[in-house]
Amino acid sequence: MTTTGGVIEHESLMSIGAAAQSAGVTERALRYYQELGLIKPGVTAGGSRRYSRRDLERVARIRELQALLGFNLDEIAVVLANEDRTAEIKEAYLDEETPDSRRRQLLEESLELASQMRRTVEAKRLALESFLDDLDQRIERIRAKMADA
Amino acid sequence: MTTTGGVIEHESLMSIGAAAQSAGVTERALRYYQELGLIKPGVTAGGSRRYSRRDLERVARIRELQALLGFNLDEIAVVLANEDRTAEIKEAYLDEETPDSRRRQLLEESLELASQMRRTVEAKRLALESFLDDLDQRIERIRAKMADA
DNA sequence: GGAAAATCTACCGTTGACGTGAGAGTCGCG
DNA sequence: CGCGACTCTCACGTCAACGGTAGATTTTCC
Repeated sequence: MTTTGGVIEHESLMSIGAAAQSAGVTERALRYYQELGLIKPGVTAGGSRRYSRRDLERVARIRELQALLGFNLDEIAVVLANEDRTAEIKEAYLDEETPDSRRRQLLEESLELASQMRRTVEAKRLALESFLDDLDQRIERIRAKMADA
Repeated sequence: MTTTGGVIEHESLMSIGAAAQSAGVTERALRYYQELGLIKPGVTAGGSRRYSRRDLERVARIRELQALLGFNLDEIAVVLANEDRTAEIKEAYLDEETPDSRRRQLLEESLELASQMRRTVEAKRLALESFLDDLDQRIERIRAKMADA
């Protein structure tokens, strides 16, 4: 268990208003992401949310996956969980007390996670690629005709 | 004005049930696509819809753009309108009576349409590409560590 | 410490892309 | 031409991803 989420840290924590402003999303969106378990901001004694820089990075990641890759929040949840688990693995791996056998196991899990993600993304890329090829061919034919005239 | 849409043709026209079955979508979806103007099936005297092979191809295209590229139906409407206009241009271009000056104009419009589409798709592809690169690097590092152990 | 500003928790509204009947009309086949 | 299967048009329901508002608390700042 890390300190992240639930308890206040000593960094520069922002209120939800400042966080929303800074991340370029609405407060409602931040609360919604939390509701879905995508982010876990800290909370004051009174119940107000406090966002760390890491929370904001996470939000940025969410928006990126959403806008650029067209993932929905469920898919994003999978991606983030995947990345979280990978970070966790990394830490356990670096731990002095982790035995070599366990390390090998962690690496394999990590590889499996990344590979699976890669397959998903690669499929999308292939679709885009062939779409682009069609466009390029069309453009090429038009250019040829223009040169011809 | 072609005969497509509104009037029945002499091909193999299918009922909405058969069309839905064949296209792998629901009847509701077919009616919805029509409502949005994405397809224009023929209609019998009694008011039943009749789908041509071209209609089905169009539906397939819609599903492809939706599922593989993550476009919404509004974006797809633009793509389809774009492709329709391109086909129109092609016909006008091939028409004997079209003067050369007009032909050049049509080619330029065509090129502009295709180029604009290309820019949109290319942007998406770049995002995917960099995501893939990240994954590949991660995978590579894991593999290196596994070999190291 | 007290008022103004910010946040909180519900809870209802909205848009996109259909799902799901209800009730009436249409099609095709013997 | 009859009748069972199919299709039609409303019209309300749903799920995702928030938007917006109300009324109650909290935080902030002087």
